[in-house]
Amino acid sequence: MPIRTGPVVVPAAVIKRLPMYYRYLQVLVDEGLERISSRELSQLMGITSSQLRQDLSYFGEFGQQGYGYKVTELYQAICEILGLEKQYKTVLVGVGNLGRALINYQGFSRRGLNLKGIFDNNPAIIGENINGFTVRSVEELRPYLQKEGIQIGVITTPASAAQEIADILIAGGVTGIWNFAPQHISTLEDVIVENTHIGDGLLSLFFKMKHQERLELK
Amino acid sequence: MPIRTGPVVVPAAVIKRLPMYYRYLQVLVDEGLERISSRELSQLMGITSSQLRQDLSYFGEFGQQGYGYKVTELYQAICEILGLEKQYKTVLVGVGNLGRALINYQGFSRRGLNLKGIFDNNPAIIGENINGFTVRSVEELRPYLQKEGIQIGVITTPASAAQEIADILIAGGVTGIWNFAPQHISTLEDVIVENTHIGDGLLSLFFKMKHQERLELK
DNA sequence: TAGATTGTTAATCGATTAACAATC
DNA sequence: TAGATTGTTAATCGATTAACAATC
Repeated sequence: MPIRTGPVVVPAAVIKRLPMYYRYLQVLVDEGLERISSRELSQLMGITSSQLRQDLSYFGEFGQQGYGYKVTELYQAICEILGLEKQYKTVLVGVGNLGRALINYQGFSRRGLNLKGIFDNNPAIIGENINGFTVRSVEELRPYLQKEGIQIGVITTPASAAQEIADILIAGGVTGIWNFAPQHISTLEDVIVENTHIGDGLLSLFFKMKHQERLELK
Repeated sequence: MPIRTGPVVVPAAVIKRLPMYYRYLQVLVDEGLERISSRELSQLMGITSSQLRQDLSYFGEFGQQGYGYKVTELYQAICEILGLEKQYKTVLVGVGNLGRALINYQGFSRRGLNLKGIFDNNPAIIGENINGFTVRSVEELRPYLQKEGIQIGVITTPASAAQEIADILIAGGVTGIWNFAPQHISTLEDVIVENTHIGDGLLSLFFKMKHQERLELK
């Protein structure tokens, strides 16, 4: 789905690449690099310089002719575009294997995800402590959301429970859902659902390995 | 990159959707559903029935006019297409936060990823036991690969180490690399690299939430 | 200034969708 | 048989790339 920012419509394909720009620029900032050209950056990333410049043009003018881009300036611009200045209060629902992995992974707090509570419907694990979070009953979810002003819900339940949980999250005022369940989530218009399936990349890898000898040489 | 299977060239966009078909069909098989039409399945998945039928047509004819698809048959066909009948011997390099999360996550073994060894260069954690795996020194990686006949390497190191590790993996005979580092990996022609960045979905969610009021209504 | 590199236009390329003949 | 639904064609739509005037 394309997005309108001011008078400009940003294509879906461009939005999907923004996090990639963020990742690469973060590394370059850490390395202390001062300037980079679209040609150099695009080569690092394995895309064309044309695409890089075209993508950035949807958001403004960030470079200087004959010079290129100042790395920290471009990085900050991308952070601003992505909305990384904010912190989002978040709950996670579904403390299975995947849920536990995500709770233990610190990478998201760096990006502004502020995990407040974790929930499950399995009595056997309610009360358990994981990485400093106590597992709460799903029964408590609905009131918790409003009391704490939760903005984002992470769904790591089985497919069968995902829509039901999404409905509770939405009723509780959440405006963003990060869904890991293999289930399409239906929502009202003003709730954003983002689907992530970490196993998908592995299956693509298997497919390409299987058909390796028949890879198009292009 | 499109892939040629037999006489047919499969578009990259189709390959990216194959794991999604796998996920949804797996759920339907578990639920014991016998038949489904392209219209029903596509609605579940949030795509058009046209796209579903078009996608499948690159691999053969799996349905019956007037009836639809037999769920288990279609599921098995997708498994076959993805190459899920095999097991792949795998190592993981980089036992940081993300690496630990992946080692603890059981979801991959179900799909045919057979983790054999885990490696890091930090002396402080070499010898540590994680989910039944002992952390080995990266020094041992190269000989280990050949001795064990490892086929896939998972890279969860910082960006700065990723290419160096990839070179060792390739020299050791690995033909598939699943890269989680924010670093483009250069390889020889017959090594497949698949990049996965779990944080990207979160950033897309932030972006869309920030620009929510300006969403294209379409 | 001369060389480098941007931002943008327009052409090309690829992906999606609508529509329908074929047929179970 | 009649109704339903596939597989496929062709048209539409969107994304990528090449090229270059503008300019630092």
